[in-house]
Amino acid sequence: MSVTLRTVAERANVSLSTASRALSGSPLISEGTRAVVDQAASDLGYRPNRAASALRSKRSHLIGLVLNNLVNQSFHTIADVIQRRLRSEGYQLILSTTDADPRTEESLLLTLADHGVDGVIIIGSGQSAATTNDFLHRGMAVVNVIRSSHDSLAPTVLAADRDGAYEATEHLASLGHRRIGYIGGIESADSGRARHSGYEDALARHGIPYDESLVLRGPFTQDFGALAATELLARSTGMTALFAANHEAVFGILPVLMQHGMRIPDQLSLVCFEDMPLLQMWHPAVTVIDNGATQLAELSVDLLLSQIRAIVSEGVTPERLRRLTRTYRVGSQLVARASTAPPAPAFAVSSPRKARS
Amino acid sequence: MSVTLRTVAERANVSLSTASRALSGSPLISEGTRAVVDQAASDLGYRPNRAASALRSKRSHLIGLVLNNLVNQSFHTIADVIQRRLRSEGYQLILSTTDADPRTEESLLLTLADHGVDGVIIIGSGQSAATTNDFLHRGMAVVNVIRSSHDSLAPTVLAADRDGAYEATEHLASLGHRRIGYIGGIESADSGRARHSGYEDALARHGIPYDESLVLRGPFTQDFGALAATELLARSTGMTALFAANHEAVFGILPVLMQHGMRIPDQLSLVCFEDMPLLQMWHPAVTVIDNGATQLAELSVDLLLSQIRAIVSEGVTPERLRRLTRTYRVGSQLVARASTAPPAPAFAVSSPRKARS
DNA sequence: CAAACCCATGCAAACGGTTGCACGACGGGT
DNA sequence: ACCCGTCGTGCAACCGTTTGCATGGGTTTG
Repeated sequence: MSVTLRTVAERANVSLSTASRALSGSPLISEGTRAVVDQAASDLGYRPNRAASALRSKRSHLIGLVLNNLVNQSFHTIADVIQRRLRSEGYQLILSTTDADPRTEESLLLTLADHGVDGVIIIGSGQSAATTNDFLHRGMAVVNVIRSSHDSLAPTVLAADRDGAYEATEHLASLGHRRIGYIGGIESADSGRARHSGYEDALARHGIPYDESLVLRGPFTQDFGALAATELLARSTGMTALFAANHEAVFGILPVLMQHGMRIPDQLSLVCFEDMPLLQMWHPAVTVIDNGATQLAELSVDLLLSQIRAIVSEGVTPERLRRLTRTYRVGSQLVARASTAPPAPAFAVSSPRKARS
Repeated sequence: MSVTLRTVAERANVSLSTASRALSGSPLISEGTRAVVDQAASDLGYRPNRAASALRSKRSHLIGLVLNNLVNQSFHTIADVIQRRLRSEGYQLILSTTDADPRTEESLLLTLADHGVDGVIIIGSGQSAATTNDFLHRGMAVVNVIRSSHDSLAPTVLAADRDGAYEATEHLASLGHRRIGYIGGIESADSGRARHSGYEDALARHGIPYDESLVLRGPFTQDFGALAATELLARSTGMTALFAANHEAVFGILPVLMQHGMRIPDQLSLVCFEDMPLLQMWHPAVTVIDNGATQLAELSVDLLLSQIRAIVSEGVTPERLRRLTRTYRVGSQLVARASTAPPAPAFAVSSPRKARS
């Protein structure tokens, strides 16, 4: 009924194996036969059956992408870039979300393995290292992105959390701000810790004392952002700038600032971690630390593909595994937009007077 | 090496076929053997090989999801809901984007077929009906969402574009607005036409003359939104309200309104089509027509699953195909928020005077 | 009591490629 | 002229399940 490799082989007057090799680009085939087979295949509109191919060759051309959720803006760019790059390399993406639940993640990974995925990219979760390590031993490629687990053998691609946070704070400080608020992620998250220390370091560098009443750290949720912003504004700490280092909380922070009628940047300068479409469109456009989502995605795909290639050529050797375990940092960059300015109100009034007196 | 069905069968002292039937829940198996086999499988940690299963049974438990892109907010909810529902039914999602390019879409669909997907959900594109019709004949399930093609045999799930637009306009009109701007989608898109006629009808119903200078229609892009908003504001047509019926253009419209310092809703009331996180967070929160993305997604999955079930039980009959072709509308709903109010400025000044004089 | 039947099970043939191995032809070296 | 190596091709086994058909024991029916 449907056209299989056998049909192609018959039409090209070659054996099944020759047809297979010709189409898969084996170097053992003469140019002549290859041409004949190719012609036959395209005449017949032959399409290979991936299931059959996967069954025999253990290569499915499927890659699993594991995400916490799809609703969070910050994953879109990454997912989009990954998907594009993989498709152009002949892979398709099986996408699934875990809601950050370890059990869901675990069972999802197993299901992906059932489907024989050639590799898995795990974004924003460092759980189930045991399972992914097992995958590595079974010849599947694995890459962790954004969040890592210390005992994962797979390579990890991280954003430059500390440096980015340093730069953000530095930017505010050199504009003249000294009361810089900080809303960040929980301490138990590596990224939360790293960003916080970037903030501290930059303050220290500028001789600004660290003031706990300006700092709030919590979960990566919109609700926490709203709470934290409300709290900080209520405290009246003389805050003239705010560094929103918790990407998810931003969605809670912005509305609260608007509701309180904060004039940005006149009353309050604002820097966010991680660039998102929303922040470009905001009015005023928000100054951000671009954490290089595109690069993160591209590096992840590169690492995955090179793993796959290594597995094909070398097989699963302990040596290969040892080489794997490594952490990559993607540089971040300040994108100055309209939401940051010198702490005008206090200065505009006081400096001229000072100058006169 | 790895544990296969054969291993399980041996441990349970049954044949391969019995083991297979026991695990797949065939009614031909006695309770006793089923229990033994189940036990053996779980003892061994048996995981079925999907590739093998797909090869033999033609059912991959894979569903293709075809999107224009991942960057557009409006697809996230739908994609998320679809992904969840399908996973809970034992399916995995192969996600891919087409950038609205027919050739990409075509080749993508073929690739999905190569992978033996059991069905495809196509969001926001009505191209390649020929290919999807072919899929239907080959026993694959297909559902179109949001955008349809007249000659597609597959069922289509649409939002209530006309009614939603009617309701939006009606809302503004009954607040007292008579100069209601409209930024919509191109005429060649069904949804563009439907929304526009909803707008017209509501105006007519309220005895408001249709004024072309208040109406701009164009592609579903952010850029068009920015252009259109700038243009409308420049025209000074006495517009007191704006209905943004082009979901993608919204991202261009909002920043322009902010840049022009429009006070919403004092100077201009605003209603958008399609609810998005951004619009809830905006300040003021934007009144929207919720087009029921969640319901759209759920209905799509239901239609897909019922197709799959029908194919399994009936096979591919012309009768089945005939039953398929049908369009479903998901109701939309006005969500009144802070961006709409009576046309205060003009009225506050003029009506009292009128009353007095 | 035999015939007809049903149920649970096993056998073996698919499904559609891939791949290790064997084979034959051909060219070059001695 | 003979041997050997290389290259292109074919044969057949194999990947792990599913499933049509045959089998055999037990039950129902005439």
